[in-house]
This record gives sequence, C-alpha cells and structure tokens, in this order.
Amino acid sequence: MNATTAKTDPRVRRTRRILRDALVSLILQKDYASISIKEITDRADVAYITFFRHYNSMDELLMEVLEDGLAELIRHIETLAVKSEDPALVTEGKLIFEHINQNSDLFQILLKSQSVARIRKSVVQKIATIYQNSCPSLQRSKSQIPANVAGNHIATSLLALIEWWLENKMSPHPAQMGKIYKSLIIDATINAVASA
Amino acid sequence: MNATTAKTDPRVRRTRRILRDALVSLILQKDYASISIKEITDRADVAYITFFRHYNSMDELLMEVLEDGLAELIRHIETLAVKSEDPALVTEGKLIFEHINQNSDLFQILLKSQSVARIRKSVVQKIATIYQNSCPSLQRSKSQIPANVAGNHIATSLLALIEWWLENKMSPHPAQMGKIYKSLIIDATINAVASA
DNA sequence: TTTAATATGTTATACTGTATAACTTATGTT
DNA sequence: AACATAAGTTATACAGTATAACATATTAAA
Repeated sequence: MNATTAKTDPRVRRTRRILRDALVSLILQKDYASISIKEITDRADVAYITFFRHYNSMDELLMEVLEDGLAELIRHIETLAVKSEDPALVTEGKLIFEHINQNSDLFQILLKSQSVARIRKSVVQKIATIYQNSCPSLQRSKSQIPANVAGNHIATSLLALIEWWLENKMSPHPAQMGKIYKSLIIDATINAVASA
Repeated sequence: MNATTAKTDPRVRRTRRILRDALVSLILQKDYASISIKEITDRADVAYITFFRHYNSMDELLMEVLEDGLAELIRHIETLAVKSEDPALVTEGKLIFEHINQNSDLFQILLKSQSVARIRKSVVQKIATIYQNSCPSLQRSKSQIPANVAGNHIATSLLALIEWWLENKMSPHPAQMGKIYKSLIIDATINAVASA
C-alpha cells in the first residue's frame, strides 16, 4: 500500500478537514497576518497541539487549502491556451470567470490576503509556462519581445484582472470579462509580439 | 513653526536614519517576515526600546523607507503617461528602467519581499489613476474595455514587468526594456481599447 | 468482543518576540 | 551653566509558538 491507496484514519481526515475549514472561514473574516493557530483550533474545536500533529505551520495549512482549489483553474487555462487563436475563445474565456465566480472564496484568499506572495508566484509561473509552450504565436524568435516575457505578461495580467474583478464585486458578467480577457490580454499580447 | 519648518533634533534624525538603513540591509539579506525588531536595533546599534520611541511597528518603518523612494518613480511615470502616444516614448521609456537600475535595492524590497502587498496596492492605484486621467486614448466610452480596467492593466503590467526584470538580473538593457514596455503594455493597451 | 494501535485531549513548560515603565546617562539648545 | 529632551539600562507583562508526558477516546484487527 502506497500513500495514495492507503486509507487514512477517518479521525485524521476529519481533523484536517475541519482545520482547513476553520482557516478558510477566518481568512474571509479577518486579515491572514492577524490569525493565530489558537484561533484556528478554537474555531475547529480541537486541541491546540492537534494542529502541530498535522501541520508544521499555518503556511503549510494554507498551502494545502490553495493547492487543492487551484488545480481546476490551471486545467481551465490549459484548455484555453491551446486554442488562444481560435475566434471561439471569447465564449470560452468566460468559463474562467464563471469558475472564479463559483469559487470566489478561494480566490479572495489567494489574491486578497497578504503573505501568500510565494504561492501566487508559483501560480504565475505555472500559467506563464503553459502559455509559453502551447501558444506558438508567442514564440517568434525575431520579435523584440522574448516568449518568456510574453508568457509572464499574460499570466500576471490575468491574475491582476481577476483581482480587479473580485474587488469590483464581480460586476461585469463572466461573458463580458471573457471578452476583455481576450482583447486586452491575449490578442493584445499576440499582436505586440508579432509587430515588435 | 510647523512640522515642515521645525528643525528636528539631530539625534532623532540620526536614529531614524540608522534604523531605516538597518531594515534595508536586513531585507536585502533575508526574508522580511523573519526579521525581528531586536535584529534591527542590534544592527543599528541602538537600544531596543528606542525603536518604539520612533515607530509603532516594523511596517511603519518599512512604509517610511518605501514612500520616500517611490516618489521619484511616480514622477517619471507621470511624465511618461502624458506623452504616451508620442513616438519618442521609446527612448524615454528607458528612463523608468534606468531609474530602477539605479535604485534596485528599493525595488527589490517592494517587489521581492512578501508582506508589502498593501503598499504595492497603493502604488498600483496611483499609477493606474495617472494613466486613466492623462491618457485620452483610454477613455473611449464606446469601448468594451472600461478606462479603469485599462489603467489597472497598465499599472499592474508595469510592476510585473519590473519584477520580472529584477528577477532576471536586469538583463535586457533599460533601452530594450523601454521598447518592450511601449509595445507590450502601452501600445497594446491603447490598441485593445480602440478596437474592442 | 476483546485487544492493540493510534488519534486526540489535558496540563505543564520553555522559548521568542512585542510592548511598556521607571530610572539613569548622554547630548543638544538656550 | 542650566534646562530640555533623546537615548541607554533594567525589569516586567503578555501573546504566540512549540513540545513533552500522560490520560482518554476512537478505529482496526484478531
């Protein structure tokens, strides 16, 4: 039995789940930096020491929360990156924003709360690599703009756009955001790489 | 005598200066989150309590360090935003990157170290407002892309480009970065607003 | 269903970092 | 030289992290 097939003790699963839930609910209420481990264990209604039997730090717990939830976003982006030149992109781009809409708690945690710069950075890196590899229009070696700069530009711009959208209470509809995403980020970057 | 004309005690000026210097040198060496006030006062060679006679928190000290140094960047950007459609922008865009090159310590602190999300956000807001107001091409009301989204896009993209450049050891020369800045960020955004 | 293994709870303790108070010494201003 | 104020010294309170030892509860296996 390896780690993936071994059935973990139901007590362990339960404890880890309620610790994750407690952290999420706290982050949505107050600033991440002001949260203490005791606060988490109090809300989860477990003993203080139990936290350390599962995680070495709050960051480790936060990482677990985010990595689970971001896997799906990455899959959406992979699909979109491949067909970045397809005109049908507009209607599909809204899928990203619909997904964010349905998981806004998670993205508020990633983008709103401070002290997650490290995690955010790894997300940027992942998205940038996806675009750099699966979007041939970014790889024109004659361009003044290197492919990795273009990939980084797309990734950071997308996260910034998501951040702006969340702060704006997700006000333009996902469909409209999909259009903005396509014209302001994807088309604009491809054109810039092609003409510079 | 008001606060601006009153001569502050030279002892106060000296203490605040060496505390700022100590924090800067520490941030460049290690992660901001792992720095303690005692470490700062030790390096500055002042008594622990002296810190609290000048600042209420490390964040307050960091803020002072950053706000001083960022004022000049903002001035550069204001100049550039006005002439954003001028073809001469290319040669002038490099001024931003030359300035960053000469003050790279400061920008590494702003962009590399975690826990300064709040400050970074206010910088983004300031830059976005500058572009939104002094760049008429972003204000076409018929466009699918609102002017504040375009301004935010330019501001966040510029900071992300600076961040990438610092991580890349400032490798393309400022002149080349000025060109990338113009084509990938300014021209691309203006075109997107115009055509969408 | 009894047994063994393991997860969790309780209590105590060491340690680090923040923050302030009281008092003394040093420095700048008049 | 006298006064005001900044900075140093020492002591203390407090919050949060982290671990240890032991008791209790829950799960899995016989």
